[in-house]
Formats: sequence, C-alpha cells, structure tokens
Amino acid sequence: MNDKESAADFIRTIIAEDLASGKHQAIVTRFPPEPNGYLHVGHAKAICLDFGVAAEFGGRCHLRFDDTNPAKEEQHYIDAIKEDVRWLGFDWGEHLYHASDYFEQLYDWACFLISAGLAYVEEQSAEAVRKNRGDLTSPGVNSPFRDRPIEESLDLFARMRAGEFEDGAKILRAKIDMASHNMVLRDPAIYRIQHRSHPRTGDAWCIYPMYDFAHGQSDAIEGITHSLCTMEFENHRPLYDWFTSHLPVPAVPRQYEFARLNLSYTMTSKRKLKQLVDEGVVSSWDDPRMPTLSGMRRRGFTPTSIRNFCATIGIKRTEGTVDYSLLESILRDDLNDVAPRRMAVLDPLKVVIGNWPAGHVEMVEAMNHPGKPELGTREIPFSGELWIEREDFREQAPGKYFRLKPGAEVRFRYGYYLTCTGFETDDKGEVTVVRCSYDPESKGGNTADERKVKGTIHWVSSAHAIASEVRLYDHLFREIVPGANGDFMDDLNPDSLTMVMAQLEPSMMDVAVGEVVQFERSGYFCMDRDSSADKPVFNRTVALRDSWAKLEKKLNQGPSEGA
RNA sequence: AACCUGGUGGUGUAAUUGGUAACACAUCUGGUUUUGGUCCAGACAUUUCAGGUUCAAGUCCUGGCCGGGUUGCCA
Repeated sequence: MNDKESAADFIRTIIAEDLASGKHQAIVTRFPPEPNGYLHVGHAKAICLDFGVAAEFGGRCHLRFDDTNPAKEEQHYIDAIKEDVRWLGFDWGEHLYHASDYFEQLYDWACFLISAGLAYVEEQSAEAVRKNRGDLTSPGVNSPFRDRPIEESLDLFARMRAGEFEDGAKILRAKIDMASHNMVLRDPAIYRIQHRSHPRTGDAWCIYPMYDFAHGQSDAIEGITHSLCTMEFENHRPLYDWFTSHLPVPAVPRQYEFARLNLSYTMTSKRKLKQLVDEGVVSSWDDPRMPTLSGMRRRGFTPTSIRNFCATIGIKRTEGTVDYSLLESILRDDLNDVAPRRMAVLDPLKVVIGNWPAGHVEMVEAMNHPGKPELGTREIPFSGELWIEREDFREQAPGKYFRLKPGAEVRFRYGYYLTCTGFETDDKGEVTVVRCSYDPESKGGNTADERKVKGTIHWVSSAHAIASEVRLYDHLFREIVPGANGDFMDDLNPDSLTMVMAQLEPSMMDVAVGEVVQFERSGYFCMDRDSSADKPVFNRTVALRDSWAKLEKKLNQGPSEGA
C-alpha cells in the first residue's frame, strides 16, 4: 500500500506562500524531542509533519535533541528515539543536532542580554519568585534584584557557571514585563543551576538554559525557517520572538503551532506513559499495548500504516479526539495488502473424522494471499484428527450460523467438506470432541455437483500443529478519554492482555520475529521477540472485522433469545 | 471572572477563498465471496446560536453560547 497524500493544511499553505513570495529559498524544519522518554503516536504526527513538509517542498528536516534538562534525560532515550524515527521511515542525513551543542553560544547570548540590561541574576527563592509573579488576573511585582547593576549580574552569572552556588540559589531572568497578560513574559527564568552531569556534556556545566532560551536560538543557529510545535507553546511564541529579536542571531525563524493528537482509549503523554512503565502496569516502553512507536512496532503496526494515519488525521489548530477505530481501519488496510495468510486455531476443539483412513495424511494446497496469486501457495497436512476453533461448533445454533452443528456440512478451507455426525462432552457438559464424516470427492473445497456449502472454517491437523503462545490485546483503558473523571489509573482495562495457547499450521515455523501474518478468519498477528525455537509467541496486532459477531449480538437482543 | 485561541455529521478532515456541503472512519441496508475478511452498491449534517451585509454566507460583520491553553528554577 502506498502512502496517502497529505492535504494542504494551513502550515503547508504558509510554506507554499513563503516560497512563492521569495521569503525563503528553501525550507528547513526540525523535529526536537526531549530525550526523557520514548516516542508515541503523538510524536509520529509531528514527525510526519516536520519531515513530510520538508520532503514535499524540497527542503530538509533536522533531528535535534532538546537536551537542556539533565535531570530527566538519558542516553538510551536518545538511541531509542533515533531508532523510532528511522523505523517510521525518515532520514535526517547529516543533520543530527543537540541543544547542548549550543551551550557555549547560549551562554554568550545570556551575557549579551545582561550587558544590554535585558537580564538579571535573581536571588529570591523559588517560592518568592512564584509569589511575586502574580496570577491570571493580577500583575506581578518586580523583583528587588531586577535593577541591580549590570556588572553585578555579569559577575554573579559567571560565578553561577563556575559552580560557586548551590542548586536553586540563583537564576538568570530575562527582564521583560511583570504585568504582562502573558505569564510567560513575566521575567521568565532563562538559566538555572543544576549540579548534575549531562548525557553529552558531562560535568562541563552546572548551569543549564531553559527550554525558552534554547529553542528559538537553536532554530536560528540551524537556519530553521518554520519551527513547528504543538499548541501548548502558543503562549511562548512572544518570548521566542523576544529572544530572536533582542539577540544577534544569524536568522529569524518563525514558530507555528498545531493541535496535538488525542487518540481514544489511550493517551499521548510521555509523563503518563512513563508512569505506566514505572508502576509495572505494562511490561516496558515497548509493551504491545503501549501507544509508543516501539510498542506499536512490536504489536505489528507497519510504518506505512502510521504514516497514512497521520496523513488522514491532518493538521489543524483545533483539539479533538480521533477514534481508535480509524487507526485500526488504516492498519488493516495496509496489513490486508501485505500480510501472508496462514491458518491458526486460538481456542482448539478436536474434530475426529470417522471415515478417514486410519493414519492417513494428505497434503492440501493453500494460497498465501487470495488477492495476490503471485505470492504462491503452500502445502498443509490434512488428517483424520484436526483442531478447529471452539466457537466454530455449536450444539444448537440459529439458522444464520453457518458453521459446524449436528447434521451440518461445512467446508474446511482448502481441505474437504465435513458433516457433523455427533459430539462428546465431559461431566460438565463441555464439548470435548466433534465427530464428522468427510466427502472424499470434495478435496480442495469443491465438489463436481457444485452444491452450496455456506460455511468455511479454518483448521490445523493436530498431529502436525505447532503449539504457540498468543497474546490477545484490548484497549489499555476502558474510557474513551482516560482520566476524564479523575485518575487515569482508575480507568485501566483489566482485560487488556489475554494469553492463549494456540495451534498453528506447520509453515508458521518459518515466520520471523517482527513479521506479521494473517491468521485466516481471525486477525493479524506479529511474531514477538519472546519467541524461542520450540515455542513461538505471537501478538495479535488487530482482529479482522467481525460482522458475524455483530449479527449474533443483534440476534441475542431480539425478542426470541438466540441459541 | 484576565489574556490567548478555537467551534463543519457520532469521529477525523475538505469545500476552487462569497456560488448546489465533499472524503474517510464508525453505524445501518443490500450484493459478491473457498476468510461472516476483502471488494461493490446504498443510507446517514441545512456547517454552535441569534442577528446583519449580499442576488448568493460554512466562508464577511456584530453579539451570545461552548471548548482548549496559560500563574515550573519541565519541555
């Protein structure tokens, strides 16, 4: 399946205009994650925008790590982020940068600001600073240090860098407007002291620039033309512009904001996802239930499906919540196209064919993809003892139930027509064996008389089957918007993971870790890295659409209770 | 209640910038089918409300209503 084209959203419109008017000769964007966690679908939206727009307009996109807070950042996050961006299908080429690459320049610019009377060293406590900032409806109060001599601030700032003061003892603040309606402009902190080693600069620094002081300037240094970010930074744009207009930066980039992605039944918040990992709710950042790119990869999502999803949801400034079913639909679309078909029984029930020659095994031919004959066929062993899906047999069933029931004839896909002649149960009434007879003239699934057999079910020869652990997933949360009514942890779905022991057709031995196949009539499954030579493990990526389930639900709701 | 932003079907997007509201998902009906899958056909909104400008308004103006963001030495 090819990538869906992205519509001309407001950002692409602006870029096209900037190029047409000659404002820019070429465009440069950047994707700037903080390496404090793993990337999730929300980031995919940003990545597809940043890299996508650059590619469409013949520009380039940088990967820049926003590593200004060593308290939260780690090298392994950096490595994982790079892997995820590459997996999604994007390439930053030579343009890998870090905000920390610019620490020396940023320091110089901070001194420049102090010298220009536009920044000062603050010595009030964090609490006092907060108190004096005022609130949403009342202006703040100027700091007693606001008008201290420039030389004094310069000296103090140098000593901050030299490590003379403890964490929190002082900060550097920009001198803007304590009465601004925009809180971000009330003399924002631009440097803080943190005696902590940084994943890249080690112990070279004990003062670190704040996001606001690093981002726009980093953009300027790299020649970013369009700095795209999410709406929560909208209030920061005036500050972004304040720095680039008061500092001798080499270029003046522009920031544009778009709405972040919200997906139903999950969440796109690094902080909350980290909590799920830290509290052991999920096994890891790449748990297949996680909306992280690594989790989705392990689950069996294709990069194409995620890119198509991002193209479909579009870019706007309005918040909304996308139906998870849209993602699933786009995923199925791609998987239907690329996934080879196989047979597997998730909830095995034994079928014994009474008139089958004892000990006889026959090979039947099955297509690897009904829609793509060019993908060839494979041979599957058929015998007198088979596994079928427990739900494919009913002792009593409504007329619309086309599967196995006493007296009914159904087609065993690619095999034979079987007619149910009886069944056995245990003391609890649970069906243990279904007895059938087969029509020797129906090999392959057709007969000369062309009689209609409505039902077709999948099967696996019990003597040849491979036992496998299969992990079935459901939404991680029960609520469309987890946490909407309180703590999101209260909305966890206790049934988000179910494990079953399935029986697979022998050819499944050749599936590779990470490969996705369709278990016919069931869903798409991806071989997990937990697989071993003697026990494969599969994750259900997504189930097939199930119109029978809907029909049956309706039948059961009807006036006369269904079977 | 301050400032900033936004409001098109159940959901996500579109509408040549003032000219018969389009597409996808979801839902419901049918048809095809050796996957109750795929595929095909059909149904499903007078654009938050009230006024105004205009031959003509989802697009422009005024007011109301509703939503999101903002008071880190996080990003």
